[in-house]
Amino acid sequence: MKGIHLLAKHLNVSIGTVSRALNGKPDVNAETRKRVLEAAEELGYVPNQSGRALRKGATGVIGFMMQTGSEITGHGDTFFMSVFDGVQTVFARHKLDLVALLCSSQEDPYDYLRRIVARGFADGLILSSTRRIDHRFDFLAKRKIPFISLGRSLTDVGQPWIDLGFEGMAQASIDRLVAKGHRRIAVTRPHDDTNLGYVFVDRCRQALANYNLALEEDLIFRSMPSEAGGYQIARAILACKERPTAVVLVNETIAIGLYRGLEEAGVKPGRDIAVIGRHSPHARFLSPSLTSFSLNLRDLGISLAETLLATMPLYAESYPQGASRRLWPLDFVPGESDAFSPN
Amino acid sequence: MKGIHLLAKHLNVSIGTVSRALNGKPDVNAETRKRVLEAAEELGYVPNQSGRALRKGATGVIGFMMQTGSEITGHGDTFFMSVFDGVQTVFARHKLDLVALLCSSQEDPYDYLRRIVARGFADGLILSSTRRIDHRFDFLAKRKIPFISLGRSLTDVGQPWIDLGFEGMAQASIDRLVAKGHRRIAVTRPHDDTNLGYVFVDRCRQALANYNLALEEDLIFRSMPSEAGGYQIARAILACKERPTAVVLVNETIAIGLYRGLEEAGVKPGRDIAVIGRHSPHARFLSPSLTSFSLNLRDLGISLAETLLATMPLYAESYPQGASRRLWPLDFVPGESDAFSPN
DNA sequence: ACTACTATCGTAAACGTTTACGGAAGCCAA
DNA sequence: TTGGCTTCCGTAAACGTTTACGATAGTAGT
Repeated sequence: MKGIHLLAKHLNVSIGTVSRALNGKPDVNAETRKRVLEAAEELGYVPNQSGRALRKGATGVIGFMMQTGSEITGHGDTFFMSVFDGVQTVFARHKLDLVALLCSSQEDPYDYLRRIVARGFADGLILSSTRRIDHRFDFLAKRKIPFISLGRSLTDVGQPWIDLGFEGMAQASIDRLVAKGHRRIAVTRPHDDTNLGYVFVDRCRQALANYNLALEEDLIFRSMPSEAGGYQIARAILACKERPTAVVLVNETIAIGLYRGLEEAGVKPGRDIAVIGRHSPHARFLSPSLTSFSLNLRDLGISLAETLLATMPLYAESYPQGASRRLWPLDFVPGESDAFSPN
Repeated sequence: MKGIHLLAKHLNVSIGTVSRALNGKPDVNAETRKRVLEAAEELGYVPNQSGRALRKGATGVIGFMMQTGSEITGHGDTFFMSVFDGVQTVFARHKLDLVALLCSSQEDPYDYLRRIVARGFADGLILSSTRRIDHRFDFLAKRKIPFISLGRSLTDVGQPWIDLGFEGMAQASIDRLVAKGHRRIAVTRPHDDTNLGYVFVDRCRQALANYNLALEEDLIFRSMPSEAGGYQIARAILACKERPTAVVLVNETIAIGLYRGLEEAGVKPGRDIAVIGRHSPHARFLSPSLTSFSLNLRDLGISLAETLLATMPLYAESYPQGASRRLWPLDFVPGESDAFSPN
């Protein structure tokens, strides 16, 4: 005799009553419920997840899908840790558990997702590292699995998303640099087809066009989102016939490598070239400190969770239907790295 | 009609046969098995995880427990991602799925673990961020849940572990610095009671004692494992009456803040003070590059997974019983930051 | 005293698998 | 023909819950 049966026998009531008491159903005597709760605590009883999931058809688990391997996402070291923390605080209120679903770098993300979904592992999903064209969206929509993505995609199936506001960052960076007299501005982007690269570069181009400036193709630099990638970009910038006077970095981690590459050639950020980038824990500790755009990752996680829950019938009532698709604001953090002006 | 029943009807066989065919049981005709496998593929059938887990008493999931919040572990996203990647490759061979169990910074890790275990979520666990005294060990041992820890603890219940070889790092760092003539060497450690801090400092002390040198208490610096922590250490070092000529960092991330703090005061690493630390993706891109100790995280993950599986009856046969407790080697990566010699 | 209603609880079915068990059919030897 | 052995497959129980349904007793209204 195990689980709920044990508890029921211990209390001399039926398993049905125990279950109802534990699940907060109305038709159970207050006194009985108290006894059940106390006994459960005392005996350390926790409902078996498999049995419960099998019966309810829901697991109480939300999966955050991400890819393993070191240099994939292009987010800095503590990015996901912080987002998770926010997501957790919301889910905890609903007795939902967050787990990270780790797609190996050896496996296709789409195949991985299919497996996870078919297994009935999670009730809802959070997707990250969204591609420009992302078939995971179609798949989930067809299966009617609730999900939200951190990042947009061209593949639009009407799902909610929260995207980092790269448009605003691109616009503000260009505006600021042009105001300082910069005309030749280098722009970086990830090497792969993550959607943010397209968004960012497009908006930079557009912002420059406002000043009747063109974004030249050979000033768009692709790289791995890593320190090594930043270093390569530095070398490429230094090799330009006509060197740009400013660089805008879309990625968090490449700043360190970029600094190193430039300094090796005696080109000092903030003195010989202006640099603006994404914020990260180390941005302000670089020397000179990186002028950057930061975001509140914990709040982002909270919003991600709430927006997802709003789409799930069971939990929707708790959350007012707000904007289910929005750009997450990036706050401007002045630094020393953009002090250089070509004038 | 759903799941295996649907498939069985489609094939005109019983659900028992389908199940046996799918699970590779011997007593099923080769031809029948082929038909079942093909139909499963065609209809996209995947066994429901809850039903299977309920019946088998095993979930096919291994959990990697970690704590969310940005400045807790001292390891960053990329650290764990790399480890995960190794773990995954092993588990994939056994059709096991790895998920990261995310303990919120709001919740006590021990409570969280209890919940996870009671729910029957995972068949085995990998623990990280081990404390000097860690009650999770007792708990899992009592429940006979297979687990392995990334990091030791004083709490020893005979479980396997793999620990980063901080002893070796401490020894080599001290040896190297003393050989260069350093006598006043500062040592850093995490602010909290993670076990590695004790191990590291103790070995540093011991290594110094070999040279009849004492590790002075006010040269041991505690900090958060973050850039800001590194900055604080720099300030503290600069405030010393008699400034140390070298610093040894046990943490990955603090180097950036330390560099900044020192440079702000005109103290240049490698020229005015020697620095040795742990390797990280940005270590070699600091300027001057950080002399450090690196480890192969993917192989570490592989070893972690194999050692865990060796303790699990179902999988043990595949893995020779090797050393179930060992120090993972740290490779020396020379850099420029320790060029300074006080002589 | 009869009905109607409520509050509380027990019973049993259902969720989707796996697997022990037994049965049917085929084959071979005596 | 009989018995035993093998190969294959169907049946049904079991895993631990949740929940629809019905049963009981008490309470109040007429």
